[in-house]
Amino acid sequence: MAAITIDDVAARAGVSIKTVSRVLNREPHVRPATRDRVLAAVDLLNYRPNASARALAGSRSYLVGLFFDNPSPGYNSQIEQGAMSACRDAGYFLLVEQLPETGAALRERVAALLSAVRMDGVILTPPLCDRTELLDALAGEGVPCVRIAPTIDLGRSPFVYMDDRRAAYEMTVHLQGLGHRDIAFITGPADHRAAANRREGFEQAMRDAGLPVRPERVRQGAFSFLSGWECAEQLLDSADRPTAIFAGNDDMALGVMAVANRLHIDIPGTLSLAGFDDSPGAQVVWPQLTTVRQPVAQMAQVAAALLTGAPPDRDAARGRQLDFEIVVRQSSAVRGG
Amino acid sequence: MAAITIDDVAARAGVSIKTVSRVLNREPHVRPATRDRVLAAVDLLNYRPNASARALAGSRSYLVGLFFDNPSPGYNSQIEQGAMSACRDAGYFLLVEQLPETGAALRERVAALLSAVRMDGVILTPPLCDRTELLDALAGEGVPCVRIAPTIDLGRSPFVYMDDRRAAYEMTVHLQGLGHRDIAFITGPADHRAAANRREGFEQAMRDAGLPVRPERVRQGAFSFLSGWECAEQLLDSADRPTAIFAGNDDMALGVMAVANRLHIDIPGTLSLAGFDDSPGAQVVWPQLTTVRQPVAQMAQVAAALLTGAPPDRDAARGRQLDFEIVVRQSSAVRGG
DNA sequence: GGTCGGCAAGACAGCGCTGTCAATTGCTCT
DNA sequence: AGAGCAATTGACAGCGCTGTCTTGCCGACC
Repeated sequence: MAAITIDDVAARAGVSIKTVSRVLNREPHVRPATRDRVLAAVDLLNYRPNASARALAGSRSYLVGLFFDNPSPGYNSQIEQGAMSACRDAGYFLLVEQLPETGAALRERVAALLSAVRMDGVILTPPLCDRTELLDALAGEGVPCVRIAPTIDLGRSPFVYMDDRRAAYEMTVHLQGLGHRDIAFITGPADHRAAANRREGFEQAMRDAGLPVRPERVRQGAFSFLSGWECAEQLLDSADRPTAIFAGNDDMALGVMAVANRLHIDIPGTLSLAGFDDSPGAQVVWPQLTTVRQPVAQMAQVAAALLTGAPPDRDAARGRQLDFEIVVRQSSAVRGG
Repeated sequence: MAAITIDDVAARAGVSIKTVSRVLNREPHVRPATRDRVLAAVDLLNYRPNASARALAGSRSYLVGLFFDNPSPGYNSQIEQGAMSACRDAGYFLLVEQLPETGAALRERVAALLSAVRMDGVILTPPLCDRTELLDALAGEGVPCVRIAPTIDLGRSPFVYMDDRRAAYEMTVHLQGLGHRDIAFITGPADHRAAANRREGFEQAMRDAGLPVRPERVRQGAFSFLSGWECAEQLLDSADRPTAIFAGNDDMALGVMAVANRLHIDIPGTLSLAGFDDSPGAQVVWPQLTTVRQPVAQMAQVAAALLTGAPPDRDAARGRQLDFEIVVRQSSAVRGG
């Protein structure tokens, strides 16, 4: 209860508080023997420096902000997990904030926020990472940020991303490998860069395999269950059906699955299905969904590490690319199998 | 950039910094005219007090901790949303921490955490809210907490909860109202208090309606998709089937749905199905799941409000009960309809 | 042997705010 | 009009730590 302060440690170790401070902050000019003595005292007293005092006196706050404005619980949750784990390792703390505002209101809120609590850096998740006014506000306050999967102004800040294009390419190859030649694709919102990348990956893979991409086989969805449902009705409600459908995200894939069930189209017997994201829903349906797992948590982890200055290789390129994973479950199988 | 301090405001308003402080903290003994002048200066300069300095000098830190150790993204996400909204309204900030530890390690981590950043209160979500060692550690540090849906030691702290028993009762009544008399129930883990409450509510409703609760109609699940699947196979794989199944949570209900699909049992034509939680998955299947919506976000909001001292009625009982909602979707319908 | 250079460690002054206590003001009451 | 009292306001000392500057010390070098 009676909080231990740096003075207690200094007294115990027989040094000045400044020396304790130096040890704690890994500053140079401390003899190894002295350092050991201090560390022993710290351990003995179980001392933890007070974050508020540090923030007030010094230039660091040991706080990392995580800003989001994304209704997807699964995504946010993974991001948080990753960011938190990196913060913990670096002795930092995670402050989360939802920023539903846009435009001037956003700028204001961010300014207010940052003047109240100084942050050593913030992590921006989609779609915030592409909000120019936010980037401006952050830059104006001099707060560094790392963006996750940004799509514009890539030069403005370090960022972490996954190669949607290549992932979609490989998923398409997976379906082709199962014998599918007539594969339909349901794409996401037109203004969504990642959606476009996925579609490009799909089309490239088809071309590379010498397969045609029939226009009626590419449907425009909206990344929602319902839009997947609607596209599926168009794709499946005739005798001329594709043997496989690759949906641009899992929600839409689940919409396809619902329609297939209603029409008694067997998955994966008659129709193979693949999604993208490995959302929580992908495993609570039957058959479980073949999908692309994004390294979401890992991206956040890297982002946080970049901010806390404990990155594995700090001098890597500004854009850090992480690997996806093709998760093959029961919804895709050999054609006609 | 050149941060504005309380001195700037004081100078602008022509008062001492202490008076500004008083206004900001809503302390008494400030003449309305003075208060207005100060507030005008605050507005003009767009001043926000520095949280670190406040925390260091005063007894409050304006930080609320949200501790969790729950793999359910949907739940956490809602909790966070609710807690954040209440914090924002009260001028507080939300610090999230995952505490995977148990026993002594938990105690230690919490102590370390709290000695580094003082928190004005913490919100404990299930299952952490029932970890005695955590409650002890918090009490030892003198940090108040509010628990969400705790099941033990109800007197130890204020808490917020929902009446699982009554919710299950009403869902059962809903199914009965559709004409179902042979209803099966899939319960959750035996040591899970909420699961037991739900089961009790179901059984009570059956008794009150004069309907038998046949032992083979109550199956032991584990709150997972797979366990729902297994229970459903036992319940549905014979001619003597219930006309409705009420699963103790949505994941299990989805397992039931998967089996029904496989067996070509029409939902809701032949079998009505109800879940509990209104998890994200409940809406990305077809038919969409009839379920019980827990006021998760609202519970967190109330919890945070309790902590930040801005509760609607602070002197209400220690346990604040919030209302659930029966969400009727397509998976339940009139028997034989 | 004296002086310089550099490492190690300490003294000291705040960071921006709140708590305490003292000083001032503005009223009421007689 | 003056005393008496509460309502206002301000002066000042830290909260626990880090940044800057200073001091002490040892070996190297000429």
